[in-house]
Amino acid sequence: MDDIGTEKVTMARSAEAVLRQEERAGRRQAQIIDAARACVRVEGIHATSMSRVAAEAGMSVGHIYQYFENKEAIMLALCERDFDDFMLHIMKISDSAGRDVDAIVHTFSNEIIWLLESDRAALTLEVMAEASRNPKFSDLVVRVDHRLRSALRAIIEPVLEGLSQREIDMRIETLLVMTRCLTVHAGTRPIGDRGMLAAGFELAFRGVISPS
Amino acid sequence: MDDIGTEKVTMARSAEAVLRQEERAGRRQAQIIDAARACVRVEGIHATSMSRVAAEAGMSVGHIYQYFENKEAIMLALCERDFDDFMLHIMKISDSAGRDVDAIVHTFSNEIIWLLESDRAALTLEVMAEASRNPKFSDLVVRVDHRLRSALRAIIEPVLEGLSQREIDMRIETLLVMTRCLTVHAGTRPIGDRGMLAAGFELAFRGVISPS
Amino acid sequence: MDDIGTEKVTMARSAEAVLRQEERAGRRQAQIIDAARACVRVEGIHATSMSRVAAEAGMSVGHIYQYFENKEAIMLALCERDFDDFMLHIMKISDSAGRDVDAIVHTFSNEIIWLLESDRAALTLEVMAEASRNPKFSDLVVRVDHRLRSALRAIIEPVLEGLSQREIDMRIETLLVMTRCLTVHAGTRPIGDRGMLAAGFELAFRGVISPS
Amino acid sequence: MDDIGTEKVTMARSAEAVLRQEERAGRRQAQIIDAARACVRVEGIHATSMSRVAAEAGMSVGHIYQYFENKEAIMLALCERDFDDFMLHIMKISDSAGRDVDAIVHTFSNEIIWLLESDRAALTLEVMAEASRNPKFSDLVVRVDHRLRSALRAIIEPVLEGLSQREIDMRIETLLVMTRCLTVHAGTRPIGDRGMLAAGFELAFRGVISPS
DNA sequence: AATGAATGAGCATTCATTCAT
DNA sequence: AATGAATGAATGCTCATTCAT
Repeated sequence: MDDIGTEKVTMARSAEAVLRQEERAGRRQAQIIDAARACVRVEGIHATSMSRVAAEAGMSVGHIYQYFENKEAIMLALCERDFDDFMLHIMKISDSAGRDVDAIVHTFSNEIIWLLESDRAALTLEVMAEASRNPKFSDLVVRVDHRLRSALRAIIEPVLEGLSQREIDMRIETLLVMTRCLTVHAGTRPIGDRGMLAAGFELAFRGVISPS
Repeated sequence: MDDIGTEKVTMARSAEAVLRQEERAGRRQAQIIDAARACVRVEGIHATSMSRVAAEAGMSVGHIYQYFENKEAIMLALCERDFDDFMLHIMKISDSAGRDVDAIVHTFSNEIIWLLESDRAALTLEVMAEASRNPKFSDLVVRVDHRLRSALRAIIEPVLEGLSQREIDMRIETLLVMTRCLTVHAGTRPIGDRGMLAAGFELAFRGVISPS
Repeated sequence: MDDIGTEKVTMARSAEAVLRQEERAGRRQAQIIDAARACVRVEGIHATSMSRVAAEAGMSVGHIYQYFENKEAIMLALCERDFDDFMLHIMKISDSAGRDVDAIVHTFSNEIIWLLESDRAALTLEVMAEASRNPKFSDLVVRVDHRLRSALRAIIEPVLEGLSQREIDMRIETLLVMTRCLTVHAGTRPIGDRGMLAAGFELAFRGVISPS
Repeated sequence: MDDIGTEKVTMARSAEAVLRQEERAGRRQAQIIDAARACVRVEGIHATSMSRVAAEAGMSVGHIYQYFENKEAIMLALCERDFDDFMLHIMKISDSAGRDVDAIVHTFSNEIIWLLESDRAALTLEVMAEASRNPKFSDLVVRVDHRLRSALRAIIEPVLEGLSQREIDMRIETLLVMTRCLTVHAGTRPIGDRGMLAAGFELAFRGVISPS
């Protein structure tokens, strides 16, 4: 009994400790990812050095290796977080899009445009380039594509009821490419006139989504 | 007279020699650019090392530096050549597009799709990523954007006669982004079904180009 | 109280740590400079390669770059240290020279001669050659010239009381050149007979220092 | 007979040809040495590249190698020519120095000073540094030392008649060092006031040459 | 005689990663 | 938990020298 009691206490304490430790580790990881993002934004993935990340994060190089196995692991985690962020936005659009074509097209084209803070865009571009070579990154992209497809399907299926599965897939694929493309475009140059682009893409989206 | 004659012969010979030498230099440069492209395709701009380019080109490292000042200079030349290629294709589309909306949309969406051999696409992606940081590359992109805009204007202006300049610009900008982005998209992953994408983009293009 | 106490201890410990670390860094730098000197002695500044310095110092190449920004920085530090050494000797002479012409001349010519271990001399020569092209090195030389002039002035001014400032300056300049020159001479060849040179320079120095 | 005659003619012609060719070779060599000197003056021996020398000489790299085995050979030839030049000046001084101490001292100190165009001086410095490492260069220096000693002996022996051989040697050695070193000094920095240095060295020379 | 294309070893420097403390 | 000293392979680039033309 005594033993068991003691053990319980110990276990409880250590469970708490584990929790606290995990939380701290989580904070450290976030700190590292933030630093890495800042670096990548300015210099790109390849030119970002571990020592620069360490300096930016206010930690030592060695310490970083206690939370990430690799530079690559940091970059993958960075992508993952950014993609989650991205999907969050998309889901919000999906929720508020409405059910008639006009509303969907309008919401979609406007929201998508405002997604393009050039910060995220520059990163996405970098990641896509990496993904075209590195299977770990391309897996990530495939995964996010999958999620994005589901979201797009949820948005447009209601207004395309009569169409065949294949026709719907075609439209989803097109929207997927267009969405991704906007992000990449924003990464390359400062977009002069967001409104103009929004208007233009509204035309394109309407062309794709219209049931006719 | 004799002297002049001799001189003529000498000059002719040296002019010929200069020509031959320039041709050889041109061939060497092409050889280097080809090797560089092969490397960049596989490993990206940053991971491509001069020694690897040299090996691929079957030349020595030092020799390469007789034709290009820099690794950067090689990469810029590589881009330039690819962009020229790209514009050649676009001009061909422009020539054969026709003058009614349906013909234009059809030609455009089909030709654009077949433009996306993943070779070029992977490179474009790489270049865009570089352009987001390196002004020399971004200049190149700006220049090609400019040319592309002109070509697009030539294609769509005939069918959009009643619209304001601003509305035409908006459409051009949208087509520009879509064109560029298709290329980038192709770079990221093997495109499963080109026909599907072509059909989807036909819808989108029609939305953008339709005069209504 | 407890906290303050703990903090005190912590601070003390870290202060100690900083000190120890600085001391270690200092030792590493000295080690690198020593290795560099050995190399420069044998092969000259230009022919000395970082990998050779690293090998001589028993460290890795990369490690050296944690203590010096540059090969140039190492060489400058090497000079600085040698110049300091040189000035130390000069100051000792200045202290013990005495106040009558004979004593000064004797001390000076004898001490100067023994200054010429061909080690330092070879280095000085190398540095002078570098200084004739590289402003960073020439700054160093200018600085040491300045200090040397002051020391020489302190030595000879007492016995040249009646002379104009310009005449004193002239003598200082002459002694400066002769001092530097001896060093350079020693660098070029093994000096056969130090005593002979000492005697010869005693005559020259007497000519320069005599008040008449 | 015929044969002999023919041979004579042939020989005569070929002797002439050989002469012409040698003369041309000599001009080429001078051209190369001039180019090399211009380069060394600006960048030093090590930083001078064969291609820069070739460009300066207006010839091709390969062509240079028909006249000199080596970069080193060029540099040695360059030294040799400069030393000959230097000795020419010294001999002139020796001729015009006169036979009493005052005249000798005056001529010597003044002429020596004007020897110091910083052009030659910078080169000498470079050579001395090289000589401290490379036996081929140090041989050159030893040889010129020897010649300089003879010249100095010729100048000062007349006024030092009563002294022992050893005392004369001592004075010669001292003058030798002083002469060489002035050159080196001039190489390091622009000499502000030549007159001042001349006056100072007159004192020193008088100290060394005075028979007492 | 003259060219300059071609070589490849060598250089200074950087950087992801490890490990003793 | 945290540090940063230490490694050494890899990089872009240069240059003396050779050789086919």
